[in-house]
Amino acid sequence: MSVAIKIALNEGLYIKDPQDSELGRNIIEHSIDLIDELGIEAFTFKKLSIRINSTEASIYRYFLNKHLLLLYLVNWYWEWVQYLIQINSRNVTDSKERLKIIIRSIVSASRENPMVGYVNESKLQKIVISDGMKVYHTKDVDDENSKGFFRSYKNLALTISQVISDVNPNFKYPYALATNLFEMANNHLFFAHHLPKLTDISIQANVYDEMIEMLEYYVDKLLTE
Amino acid sequence: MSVAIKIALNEGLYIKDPQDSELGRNIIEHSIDLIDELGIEAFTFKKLSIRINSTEASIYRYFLNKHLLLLYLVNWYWEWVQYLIQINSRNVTDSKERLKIIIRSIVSASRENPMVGYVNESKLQKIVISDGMKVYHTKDVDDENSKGFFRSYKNLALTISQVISDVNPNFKYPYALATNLFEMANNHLFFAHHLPKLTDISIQANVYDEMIEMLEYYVDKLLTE
DNA sequence: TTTAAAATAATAGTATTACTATCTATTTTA
DNA sequence: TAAAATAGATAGTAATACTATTATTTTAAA
Repeated sequence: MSVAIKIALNEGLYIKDPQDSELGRNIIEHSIDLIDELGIEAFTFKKLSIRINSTEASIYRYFLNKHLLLLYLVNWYWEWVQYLIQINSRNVTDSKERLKIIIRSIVSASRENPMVGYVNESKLQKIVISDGMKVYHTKDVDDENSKGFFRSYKNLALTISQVISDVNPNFKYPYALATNLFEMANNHLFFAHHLPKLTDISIQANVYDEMIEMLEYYVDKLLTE
Repeated sequence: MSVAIKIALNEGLYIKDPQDSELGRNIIEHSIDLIDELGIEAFTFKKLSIRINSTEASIYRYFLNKHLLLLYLVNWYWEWVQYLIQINSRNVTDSKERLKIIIRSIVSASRENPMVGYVNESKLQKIVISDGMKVYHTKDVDDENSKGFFRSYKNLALTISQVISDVNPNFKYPYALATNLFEMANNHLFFAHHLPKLTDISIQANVYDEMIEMLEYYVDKLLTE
């Protein structure tokens, strides 16, 4: 008997829980591969069905459309980062130290041990970096927000903002800094690879270490009075 | 005889310069309206052609596809912000003051006097906030970057980074801060309206003033030694 | 072990999208 | 006043984003 770890995600994200069946887990595993290869624009359920030797109709029984599938994957990532923060800062009481752990978790989530076999966290991070923000930059944000589809991100922002406020209770923008740390990490990893003139991070050295250094510098400067 | 102001944009962005004809200017004007109404996903050349009483084929003579049209519009915005910074900081020598003007230009570009009649800068800013980052988050970034399609953004980042370095020559991340200011302004205006839990900016008060205050606080904290 | 229910596969079909091609009418310019 | 450029009208294609139906296989319960 294998111990099945299940990530709790908003039930509105899927039609049938993909974690509960072979086909469902196959959809997750190979959609990550395929979106990573093609980008979300060129990715289709048809192509995925061919890849996994199934049919379009079968995939539609799990997800309403590719936008919801992407949203499911991004939510998974948000939960994964939240989880990493929790286990990595388990025994840490100093809030400054906790913030450093948060930064490390945000930047190199992909280098941590995987949680479940069928999710390649490294590719998932690449997807989040490239296409993550597309899940809320739509005309349906308000509707989807009211259904709780962004709750994992909000929870993550809340967690981070609380540590920020612990470090400096007078800091006026804990939520903005929380999301900014997350978005900056993703954005500048992308810029470093594709639009280097838009960042100071270089891929010559270790991108992750540079990113961590920059974000640590940022929070230190912003939170020290 | 009317004085036609012409914005210089990379020639690879269009097939035929839309600024040079009535139909071209119509495409610009009404694509801004329609993308603002529908979002870039639901926007099609077919719908635009109906709106302007023309045909799909005619629009295709100006732009290769809707992605290139969006890229054209976003480039216009980047040029427009650059232009605003230039004219608003004309006679300003103090670099701290210049940086404040930059922040104001980034945040409330839409409230400035329009440059040309057929471009609604206010709607254009809304498009950039909602869909702007989609122009480079594609599988074609590297190819399009090599064609110079993001040069206006890089120029803008350069301009801002130079002022940042003037304020504090020891600051290690002038480019990252430059793009971050721009992205933060857009992101948090979006969050304030749609995902308020992800920001500290509220639409209760004057969003623009709050944004300016936050960004000024950020640069002051980061650049003061 | 049988049988019913549930899940999946196979197949087909539709409306829309994202184009390309061609031909004609009109306007501009040389 | 003819050539060239521009725009409009129309048609057509392959792919996308689905929905629907029926057949087959798997699983779980009686």
